[in-house]
Amino acid sequence: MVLCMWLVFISGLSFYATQDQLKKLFAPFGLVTSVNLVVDPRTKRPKGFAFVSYKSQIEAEKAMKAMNGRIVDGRLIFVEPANEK
DNA sequence: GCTGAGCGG
Repeated sequence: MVLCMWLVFISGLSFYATQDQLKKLFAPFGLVTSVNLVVDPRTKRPKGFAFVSYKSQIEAEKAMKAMNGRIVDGRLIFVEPANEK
């Protein structure tokens, strides 16, 4: 995956979490190039998971170690490497 | 205001 940024998959999120909130949560660990909260296009409701991409792998790893298994917005979240399709 | 494993567009 040399052409894509380092994608991180975040699950277990509260349905009320926002992209801006995620950005603030993951910004301290590195340079966040994009934050994407996945929403169901039909129901317009959040699916409860998101993608965050960093500029380097080290930053992504720091974020994962720091945020995985942490309580965010009252929910336990899981942060792991994403499966780029 | 409601749900709860997963890998979007």
